[in-house]
Amino acid sequence: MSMDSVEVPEVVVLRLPLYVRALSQLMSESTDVVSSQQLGSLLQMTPAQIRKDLSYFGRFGKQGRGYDVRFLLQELQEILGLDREWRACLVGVGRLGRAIINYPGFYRENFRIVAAFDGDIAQVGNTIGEFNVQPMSELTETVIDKKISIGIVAVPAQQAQSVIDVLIANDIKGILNYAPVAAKVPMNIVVRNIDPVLSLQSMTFYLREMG
Amino acid sequence: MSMDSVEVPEVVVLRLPLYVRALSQLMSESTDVVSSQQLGSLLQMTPAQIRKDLSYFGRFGKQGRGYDVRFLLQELQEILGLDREWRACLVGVGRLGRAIINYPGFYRENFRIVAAFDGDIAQVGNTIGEFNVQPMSELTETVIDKKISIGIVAVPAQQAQSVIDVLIANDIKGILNYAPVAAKVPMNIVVRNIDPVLSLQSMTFYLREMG
DNA sequence: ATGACTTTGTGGCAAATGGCACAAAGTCTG
DNA sequence: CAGACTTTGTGCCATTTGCCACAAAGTCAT
Repeated sequence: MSMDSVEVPEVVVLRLPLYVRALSQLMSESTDVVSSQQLGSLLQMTPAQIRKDLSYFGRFGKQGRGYDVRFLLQELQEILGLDREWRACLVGVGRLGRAIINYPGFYRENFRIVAAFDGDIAQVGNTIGEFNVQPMSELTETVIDKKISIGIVAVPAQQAQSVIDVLIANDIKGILNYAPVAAKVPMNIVVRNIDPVLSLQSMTFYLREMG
Repeated sequence: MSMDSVEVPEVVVLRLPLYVRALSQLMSESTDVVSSQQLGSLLQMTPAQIRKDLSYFGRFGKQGRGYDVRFLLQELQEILGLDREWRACLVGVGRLGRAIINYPGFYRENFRIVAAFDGDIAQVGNTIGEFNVQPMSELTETVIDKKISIGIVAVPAQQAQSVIDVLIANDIKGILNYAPVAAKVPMNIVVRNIDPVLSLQSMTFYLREMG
């Protein structure tokens, strides 16, 4: 009965949001049909790859015409679970944490940060944006009350793993990790790392020669 | 004469900074030898992959013993070009840009932001951190004077491509792109994208079912 | 010194990934 | 409505990536 007789490769899932973004842009430009060719040149990838990726989930296009932008966008949003609101909590309200709270990009895409925690008692009670900083001891209750499913980790490297362990113990299923550590998590937990320094450090390998 | 008779795969280069980070940590803990086994469990990857990756660049280990932490760290830093300082300019001093300037992680790893630009005249002249915000018209001169080789893009999506074009026209070779767009660049330019929203949007695919 | 361990570096296979190229299906022009 | 185009979905192959498994080389305890 399962629709996915073949497991969808993770790389494909990682690319789907790119398609969503491009399609959103096309929508806002009132384009109503797009070919894999056009999409490919927009996203700098081959048309074949786009078609292959989409074919894991269904047949969304029309030969000789392309894809209906509104329809494909809706389908992909549904596939990715973007047709609903997702609630996250932030742990760590240092410089980085504050920047994350104030970043409007999450809200715009239906990701809501609904609580902020910090292990440092000195931070607890401070007001940041619209919320009070809560102590870690209130995490369990808040995660349940506010139906939080994602944890955003913005603490120093040294504390990251223990924070992650606490989040997982409280049934958090997805972690957006800004700390420069390789998180150790059980297989059913989804981790995404954000680390600009790593990005730069691999970039310089190619810049070395070029001056 | 070229040492790299076989081209090093990009995936391998992307992993090297992980090794650098783990080794730095081991150094700070006064560990002087580490096996691929230990490194693997630290980084959540197989020992074989680590050994294979390193073997692209030389034979750094000793059978029956492992790798000398200090030596391997130095070698990898040299390979990645991390044994020197890299200078970058920031374009876009909105909320995100300010957060980037104030982020201490770059400085700590020898990446120096030495200039800040903004296309919005209203921003020009403002003081952020230690520098004045400069108009885009001063970019050419500043990039040369301050020997800048990396551009950090933190402008809204709509302006990103034109900013990137300007950077490239001024001989910038690496771009750290925080804007939510797929940059179009010539092959010899290295781009790294930072986009937490994309990360979350691929995460939710896996969270959908789990509540 | 011997023998039991440990660990590297790598040949080679297995799995994953990318994309060519083509039939099938639709569009468009005159 | 015919014929020239356009575009999808996918079978298939080439390439890339990951890792097993093993010989070679070193360590360590006694």
